[in-house]
Amino acid sequence: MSPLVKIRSERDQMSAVERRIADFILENAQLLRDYSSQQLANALGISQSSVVKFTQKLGFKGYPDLKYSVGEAIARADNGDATHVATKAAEAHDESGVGSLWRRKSEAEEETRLINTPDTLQAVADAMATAGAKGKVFMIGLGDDDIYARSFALRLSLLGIPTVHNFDAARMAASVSAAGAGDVLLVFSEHGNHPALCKIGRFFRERRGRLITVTRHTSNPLRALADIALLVSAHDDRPYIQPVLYQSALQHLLDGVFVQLCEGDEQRHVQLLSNLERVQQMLDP
Amino acid sequence: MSPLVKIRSERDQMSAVERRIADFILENAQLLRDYSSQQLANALGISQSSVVKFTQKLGFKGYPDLKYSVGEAIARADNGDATHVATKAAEAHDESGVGSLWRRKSEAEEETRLINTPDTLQAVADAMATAGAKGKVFMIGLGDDDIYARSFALRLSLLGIPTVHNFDAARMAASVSAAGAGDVLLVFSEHGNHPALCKIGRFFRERRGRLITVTRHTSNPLRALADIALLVSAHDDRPYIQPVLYQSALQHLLDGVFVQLCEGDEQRHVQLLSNLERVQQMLDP
DNA sequence: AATTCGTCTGAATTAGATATTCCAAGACGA
DNA sequence: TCGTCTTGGAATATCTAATTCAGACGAATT
Repeated sequence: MSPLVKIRSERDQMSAVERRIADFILENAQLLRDYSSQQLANALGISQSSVVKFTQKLGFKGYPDLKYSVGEAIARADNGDATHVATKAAEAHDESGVGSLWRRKSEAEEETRLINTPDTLQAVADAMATAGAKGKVFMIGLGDDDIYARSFALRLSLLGIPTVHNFDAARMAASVSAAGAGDVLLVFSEHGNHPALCKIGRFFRERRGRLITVTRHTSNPLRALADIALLVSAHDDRPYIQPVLYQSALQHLLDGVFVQLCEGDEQRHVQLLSNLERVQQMLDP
Repeated sequence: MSPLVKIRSERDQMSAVERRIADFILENAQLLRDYSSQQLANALGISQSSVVKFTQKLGFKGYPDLKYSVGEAIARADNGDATHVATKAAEAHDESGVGSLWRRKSEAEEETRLINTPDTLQAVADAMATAGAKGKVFMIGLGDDDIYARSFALRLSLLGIPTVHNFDAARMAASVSAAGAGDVLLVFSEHGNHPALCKIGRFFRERRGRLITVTRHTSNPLRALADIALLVSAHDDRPYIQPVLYQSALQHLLDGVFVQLCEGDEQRHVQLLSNLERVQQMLDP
């Protein structure tokens, strides 16, 4: 039972001094944290030993025991709205727009998480894994997208999946020209309407490769071509925030695929770990 | 901030004895309630004074203060679990560790947000802005870090800040060789111990440039050189998660600086907006 | 009315916990 | 190699909590 409830319930059968202690605690529970038994006694003009006896009578081991119990009770009580620590902290900081950024990022990431079902992530991860075993993964993105394509490509490489990343359409075209069944092409394009990329995508599909697109959550020509389409959702009026959100959400999505890839299948998991170990060995000495 | 998060985030730059204390507390937080500083010391085979010093180093008034804070945190957490069954269930439903990833990411990002004060972000943003007016921003990162250096460099360029980004130390050395007062060098190095980067940093400072480092939250030679040090905190046992968290936290940090840069100063804000508009005009038609 | 008993309280004491000081050993740079 | 700095522990000082003991008060009994 909460210590405060206990105190209240016993209050009526207490002596005068005890009742004063009880009342003080009930009214100033949050102050208790900084009071020693002596200070509390002083504040009430009574002796320290009375305070200790009070706590023992109530069934606590001693004064600190009561103190900690009350502290916990308060913590539990005012927890009501502290749902997500991150959100809370972000809101508290909320000065100069930076605080709001964290919230907007969370929102964008969450939206993105919701519009891509776990099944989709799993399907993408499986496609990568298959390509890792029987073929190659090609990856391309232009502009800002190239960075995330590259980052993701590096991660796949670390897992032992043969990955080809190109910065521009011309090189990609060359790389893809000989692709075939068992290969995967991952195209990053925020708006999904870059003609060169669409063309490469179409060609790749004709060669029986699996096409995965990563675009904004709109209907766009690139997405229409895809075997599997990953979608990113992010909105903000401010022109300089917009890309930050898009990139966060995109990164978030890729993180999800990556972990799914690492952990989705037991056998794969083991194999990937040994891969990483070999990489470490090469780098360490 | 939750005392446990705080302990976690500082753990990496603790001495051996301190780390043992940290680990014990993290693993047995609920036991703390019944431990005196002396008992805790005995349990770990260390001296009582070390325990007290540990708590003070972390910013608590003393051992009881820490103990009390941990108690509150646990109480809050317990309650959280009980009340937010829905959230819990949702996370359980997208199984196989992907659910936990989002939480781990949030934690890493939060930690990182906490160890870099708003003042630091502001200082970095100001340094960039000044460099944009009177000099140049140089940026370098090796390995995985290069991606984030590049991404950030692109953003700065969009804002009209002259930015030089290099993928390798040799080119950077060449770029930096003529740097001077008014210039800023931003060095990304997860472990902060790359000799070539330290050397470039030292040289750059001799040329009176401002050196900003971005490293893991440990004490490392690179960070020691810096005018301003940005810190990233991220931990996970799983070798494939670790980099994901590091990169998320890093990205998060850079986002913060970027927004601070965009919104921190009214005049700058207006100017940056018009810049963006011009960029749009060039790309649109 | 005086005595006795029980209860309550505080002063004094003791026990216990926490904080500080000081010193030795090791790490790090010059 | 020699300071210098850092770290951890022993000893100590300070503070806190718990117990003991004695006096005060009141109710019940003779």
